[in-house]
Amino acid sequence: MFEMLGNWSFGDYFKKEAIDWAWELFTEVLGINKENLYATVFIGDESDGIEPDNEAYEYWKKHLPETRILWGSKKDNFWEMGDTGPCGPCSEIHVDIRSQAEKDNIPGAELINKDNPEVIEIWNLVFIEFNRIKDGSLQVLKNKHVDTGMGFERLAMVLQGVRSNYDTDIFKPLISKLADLSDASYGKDEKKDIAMRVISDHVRAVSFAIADGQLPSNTGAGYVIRRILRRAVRYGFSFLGFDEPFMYQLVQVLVDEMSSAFPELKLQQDLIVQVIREEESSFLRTLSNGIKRFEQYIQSKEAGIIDGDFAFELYDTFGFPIDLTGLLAKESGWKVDMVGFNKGLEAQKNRSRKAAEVDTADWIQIREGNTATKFIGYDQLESSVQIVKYRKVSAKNKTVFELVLDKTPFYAESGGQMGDKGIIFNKDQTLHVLDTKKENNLIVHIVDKEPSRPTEEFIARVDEQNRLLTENNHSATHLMHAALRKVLGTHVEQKGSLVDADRLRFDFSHFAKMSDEEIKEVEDIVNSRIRENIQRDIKNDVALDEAIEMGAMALFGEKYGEKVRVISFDPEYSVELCGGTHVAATGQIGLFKIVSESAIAAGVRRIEAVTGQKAEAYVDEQLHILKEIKEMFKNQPNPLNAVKNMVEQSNQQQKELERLQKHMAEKASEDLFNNAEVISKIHFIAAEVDMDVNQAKSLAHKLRAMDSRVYIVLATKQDGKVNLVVSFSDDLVNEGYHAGNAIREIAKEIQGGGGGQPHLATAGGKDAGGIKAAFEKAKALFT
RNA sequence: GGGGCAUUAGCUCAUCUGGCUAGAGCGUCUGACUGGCAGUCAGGAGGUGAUCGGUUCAAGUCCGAUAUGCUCCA
Repeated sequence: MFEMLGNWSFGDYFKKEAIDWAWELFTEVLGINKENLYATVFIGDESDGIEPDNEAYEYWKKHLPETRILWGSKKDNFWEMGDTGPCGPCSEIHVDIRSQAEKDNIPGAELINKDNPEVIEIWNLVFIEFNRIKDGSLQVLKNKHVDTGMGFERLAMVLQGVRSNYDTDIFKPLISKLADLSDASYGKDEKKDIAMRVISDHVRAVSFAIADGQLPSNTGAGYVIRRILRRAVRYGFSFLGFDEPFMYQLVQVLVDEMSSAFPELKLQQDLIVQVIREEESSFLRTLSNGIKRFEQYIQSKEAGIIDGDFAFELYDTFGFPIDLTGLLAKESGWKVDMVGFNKGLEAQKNRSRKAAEVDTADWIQIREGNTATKFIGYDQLESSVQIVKYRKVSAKNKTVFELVLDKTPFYAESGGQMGDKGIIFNKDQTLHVLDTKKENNLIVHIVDKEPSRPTEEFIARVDEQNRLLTENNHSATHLMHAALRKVLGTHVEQKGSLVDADRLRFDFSHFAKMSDEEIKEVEDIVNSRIRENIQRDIKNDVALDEAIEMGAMALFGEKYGEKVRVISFDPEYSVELCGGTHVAATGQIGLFKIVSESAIAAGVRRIEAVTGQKAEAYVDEQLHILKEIKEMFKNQPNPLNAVKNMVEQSNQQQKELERLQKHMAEKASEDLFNNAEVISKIHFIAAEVDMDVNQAKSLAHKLRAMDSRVYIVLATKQDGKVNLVVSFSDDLVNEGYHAGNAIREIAKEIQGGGGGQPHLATAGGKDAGGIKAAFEKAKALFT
């Protein structure tokens, strides 16, 4: 992991400025020795039909002798984001920090891009001038852009004159704290050193990410965070002997070091510590489970090879790292079948890739106007529109079309509010808008059909009902956010939010389960605000700091432009930065009801709530249940006591019933036993009993314990079906009698089959008329 | 988005290919021993086996769906 610094231009400046300014920053501002600097430029590529980047070369010549400007291939000097999209040549700046003796021995120019740890790239200037389209060819972009990336740690290393990232003051304090915690010292044992470096690097990455609002999870970006964190735990576990959470203790060091540059770190410190500790202990549980499984496995096998399938199962299903499996195997003198393991992994990758395959066609441009879609949906839900461009997107068995309009009333998914649905139509055709998304400044409508005449005028109409319900929920979210801060305290911060027509979901930082009273209080505050029918106040284009002065909270993990939109319902109560759509006055929301409150991660809780008709329906349903209960209790004024009493009574009766049943069963079994025929010193009991199979089995158990030599055959009838139970007492079993075998023969008489163990077996059949014959047959076994 | 796995007592988990009346440890309750604390011993309570449906003579165990969680891949 590394931290990237950089600058961007969207058409404002290009190669000349980017190169001159980079040079100025390095040599004049930061004072890096010019003699140690090298630049690389793109040599061109025949298959793409691109000439060498002579332009960049010429600009570098002003600063560097030609011996230190090197030509690089497509691999090193042509930047692409993916198979399609913006791309272009790049020019890297490298630094040689070797000793003079080494430089004299081998010139730095020979070591550029050769993985030498002391001849390193620290800044890449990317000149985006092409767009690669679906067929692999390149289009020249009208506006040319610059995107640069500089490695922060490498820069620090150069400036501080040390030979490794880990000797800079970014990592030193973390490493020394780690050395303390693990009772090891840095620089003695290579394995431990590596572990300490990995951990100090990863704890930094994870802490920053959490401070930025990205929590570990099992999908997407959150999953990346989880993996990084786990990798660190694994190193600590394997090489530094940590078998309980330790990383969270490093957060304090990080905060001391970094919070002056990144204050969010200190503000979010409690959350970071909680989240890391929780993740650590859950992963350590995973590890100990895996170790248990591993030990069971090697005990069950003889050969000294761990099956690839098993290693993969440990990894894939139980999250047990493969290198740890290798380590454990080595300790027990076993080997892991890595070929088999990799085969499993490869198969899984193919499966996923296939499932995720999306086939995106090139845009079909209909008319000019490419940079930004004008959103007019704050005031209008319908408008005549023109199609700017569209394309076909196919994934699996679904094909949809993405449509960009010149302007649109459709709200694109953003800030937790789901995208609008609706229709785009004219006299020829109606396109259904399934969803609306944002792609940079473009609003993209996902529609079900290809426009047949895309040059025609269309009317875009938002599904009004859907939008209004969504607005209810969105405004209610704001009211609730403010209420939560009042009731629980100002540490409550939004960690995520989802608003659609059906419900609202709100995740926030808070460290304990909310009590019923607290939930009620929040509901009461929100509902009384709704009744006050507070008018919405929108201020567009407010400067960010001005908005914050107004009391709006900027959320971590959200990006804001310089100008923001401020929504308030009573400036003393709720002020938020928000691009979403809202009710004109809170009365429209009608009613607010919290449906659930739960934990989703350490220190983060989730509330789900409903508003308006949905809230009414929810309350109605609850009242209906209560009404039904009351009716069952003849409308007693206090149904709660009635239910309590009944449960109590029922429990007592249940116990009493069991007692009586037991008593009767004993009586019945005694009777049966006393009436038993004695054939060759065996008590033979054959009877038809009126009970279900389980009771019959239980009866058989009693009978077989009443004497050392008992042979029991019981028959029951139920719903036209017949069941038999056959049992031998232990002595008879020891003599070789087998109830399971016996019952197979006997059950033929009732046209059924069955089986069981030597001492007890059951069978079922259809012919109740055969019960007598079955008893005869059972008896015949002994005569 | 696609796979795999799990869900059994308050907690942590057993129960092998369908068939003993689903068990253990911890916790809890009761009693005995002890001057008290702590503890030792004895005994008891506690289970719709996630939910719903199916296959079977028989399902915690097999199959399907749903829910929740874990995990890997993208």
